[in-house]
Amino acid sequence: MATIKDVAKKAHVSVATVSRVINQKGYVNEETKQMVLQAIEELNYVPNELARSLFQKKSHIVAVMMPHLTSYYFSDLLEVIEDETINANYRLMICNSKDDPAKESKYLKIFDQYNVDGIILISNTNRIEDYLALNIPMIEIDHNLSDAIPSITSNNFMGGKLAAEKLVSNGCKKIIHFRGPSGLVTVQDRTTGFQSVLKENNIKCFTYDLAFLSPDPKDIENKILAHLDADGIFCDSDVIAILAIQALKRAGRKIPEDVQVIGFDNIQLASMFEPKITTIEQSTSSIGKAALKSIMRLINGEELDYFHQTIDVKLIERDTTK
Amino acid sequence: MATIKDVAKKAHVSVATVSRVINQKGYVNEETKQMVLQAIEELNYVPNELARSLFQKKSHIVAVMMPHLTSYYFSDLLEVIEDETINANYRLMICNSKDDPAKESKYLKIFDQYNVDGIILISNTNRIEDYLALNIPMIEIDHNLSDAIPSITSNNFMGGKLAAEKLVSNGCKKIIHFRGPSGLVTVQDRTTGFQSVLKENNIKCFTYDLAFLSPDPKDIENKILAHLDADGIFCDSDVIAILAIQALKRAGRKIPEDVQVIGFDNIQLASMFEPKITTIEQSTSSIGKAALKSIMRLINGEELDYFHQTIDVKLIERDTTK
DNA sequence: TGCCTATATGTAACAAGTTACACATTTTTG
DNA sequence: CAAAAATGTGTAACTTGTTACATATAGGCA
Repeated sequence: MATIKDVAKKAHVSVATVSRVINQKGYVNEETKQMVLQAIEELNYVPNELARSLFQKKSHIVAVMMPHLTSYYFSDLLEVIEDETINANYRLMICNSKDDPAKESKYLKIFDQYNVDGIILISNTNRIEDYLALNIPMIEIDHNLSDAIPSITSNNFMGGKLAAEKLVSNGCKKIIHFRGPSGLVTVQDRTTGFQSVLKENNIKCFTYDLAFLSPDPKDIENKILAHLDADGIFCDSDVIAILAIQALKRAGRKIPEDVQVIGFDNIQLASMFEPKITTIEQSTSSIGKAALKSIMRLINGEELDYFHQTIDVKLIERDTTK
Repeated sequence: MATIKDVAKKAHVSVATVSRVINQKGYVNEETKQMVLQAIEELNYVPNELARSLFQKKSHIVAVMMPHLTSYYFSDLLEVIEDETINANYRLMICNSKDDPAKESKYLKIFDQYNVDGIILISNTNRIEDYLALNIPMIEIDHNLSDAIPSITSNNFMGGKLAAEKLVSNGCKKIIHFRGPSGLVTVQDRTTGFQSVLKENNIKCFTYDLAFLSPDPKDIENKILAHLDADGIFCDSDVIAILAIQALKRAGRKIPEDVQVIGFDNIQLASMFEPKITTIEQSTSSIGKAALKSIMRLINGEELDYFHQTIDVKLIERDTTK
C-alpha cells in the first residue's frame, strides 16, 4: 500500500507538501498541487487514518452503546445514527451491551484504547461514573443517568397524555396500561402523562410492567382475561399492542367497538397488521439526527442549544380506536 | 492520558520492558513484572490501540457491510455478529450500504484507511472487483458474487424443498410462491428447491417477486384475489406471510382449512402472530458464528474447512399448515 | 576454565502521518 | 526602495507503541 512518502517521491516534493495538499492547509502552489494530486491518483493513495488519528488524538470514530439491536425501535434508530454518522464524516463503532455490565465495561476500555471521539449512550447502567471518567463527549438517548450528560428523548409525557386524551374522549371508562419496565425514565414519563389525564377524569386504570424485548404473551392474555370488561388499553410498544389485540380477539372482544387499543413507537408493522394499530409515533429519525448534531457540537467544543432535548411525538389514528 | 512512557518512568524501567509485560513476550523478571503491573494499575494505563495498529498494520477491526439494518433477519444476524466479534477480541465497524453504490464505495475507502482486518460482506454490489482490490480477508453471507470469496448461506434449496414437500403432502394442488427479488441467489435457490418438488408432483404454481424490505401489501392482496382458489402459499419471508394471511382473512379464506401458508426466517413475530406461522427457520446464530469463525481463520492465515458453507434450515410447524 | 545458552533489559529505528520552524522567494505597502 | 507581509517548500520532531539488536549477567556443560 502506498504511503505519503511514495506520493512525495513520485511528485518530487516533500511529505509536508503532500500533507498540505491532502488537508488543504497552508500554502501550496497550484502547479505543485496538481502534480501531487496526480501522484495520489496514480498510486491509488489513501491516507492511513490510524497514523493521522494517532497524531491528532482524534479517531473520527463515534461509538453507540445500545442495550440490544433486535427490536424495531432500536434498529430503526441505529439505521439513522449510522447514516448521520457517515454523513458527518465519522465512522460508527457499534456496541451491544445486552444489558451485561461485563460486556459494557469491556467496551469502555475499547473507547479509551481507540480514542473514540464521541459516545451515544443508550444504557441503564448503574456505573455511569465509569463513563464520566472517560472524559469523552457523550450524549444520552432515552435516559438521564447523570446531570453532566446532555440527553435526547421523545416527549414521553406528551405521548402518555395524547393516548389518555384519545381514550377518554372516546368514552373509555376502564383502562389497562401495559407499560415497559418501570425503572426506565421513558416509561415513568409516559405513565405520569397518561395518569395525569386519567386522574383529572376520574378513570380507573390497571398498570402492568412488561419487558420490552420479549414481552410474555401468556402474561398479557391473563391480565386481559382478568379485566375482560376493560374498554381501553394503552401499550408501551406496538409489539405489546399486537399481543394484546390477539388476546382480545381470542376472548371475543371486538376492536374498536368493545375495546380500543393504542400502541407506542409506530413500527412498520403497526400499519401492516390487521386491524391497523393506532399508536404514538416516536420519530427515530429526529432523535437520531438530533443525537448526531449534538455529539458533533460537543466534539467540536461548541455549545448545545438544549442540554436536555425533547422530541415531539404524534398520535397516529388507525383502526384500533374509534 | 497515561502513555507507556509514563508507566516506564514510574516503574523505573524502559518502555521495551513495559511492552514486554503487556504483551507477555520475551524475558521479564518476575519482580520487574510486578512493578510494571503496579504502575499500570496506579496510572490506569490502557495501551493506545491506534499506535499498536499502526505499527502492526492490523487494526483489530472487523467490518460488516449490510444492505439495511431494519429487518428482523438482518438485525438478528447483526446481533450475533457483534457478539462473536467482541468475543474474538475484535471490534465491529458497521456499514449500512442501503443498496447505495456511492455509500458503499465511501466505506471501501474507509476499510483501506483503517487497515480493517476482515470484512463480512452482505451485498449485491456489481463492483465486486473493488472489494477484491482491497486485498482484505473477506467472506460473503447470502451471496456468491465471486469465486474468490468464501461464502456462508442457509441451505435455501433445502428450505424451498421442505416447504414444497409439506404443502404437497398436505394435499395442496394450486400454489402461490411470493418470493423475494429474483436477482438474489438465495431466492433463486429457494425457487429451484421449491419447484423441483412441485414439478415431480405436477402441481401448478404462480410465482411473484416482491421486495424484502417493504413488500407492497396491495400487490400481495391483488395477487391473492387473482388466485382465490389457491390452497397453498409459500412466502420468502415471515413479513410477507403476515401480509398474505391478512389478505386471505379479508377475502374470507380459512387458514389452514382452505389455504395453507408457509413463511421463511422464523422471526420472533412468527410465533406471536395469530395464527402462529409455519415457517422455514434460518439460524442466524449459526450463520453469524460460522461467519466469525471463517473470517478469523482467514485473518490468521489459516485454511477454511469449507469454501462455500451451507447451514441447514428447519421446518417449524405451527398453525398455518394442517 | 572457557564457551554456550538462557535470562534480562535498554537503545533506537520504525509504523504513517502532521506540523512547527527555518528559510527562500515574491508581492505589497508606506 | 526598504521593510513587512504573503507565498511556497523542506527538515525534523512528534504522536504511541513494537521490536530488532546490542549488551550484560548467570548458569550449565565439556
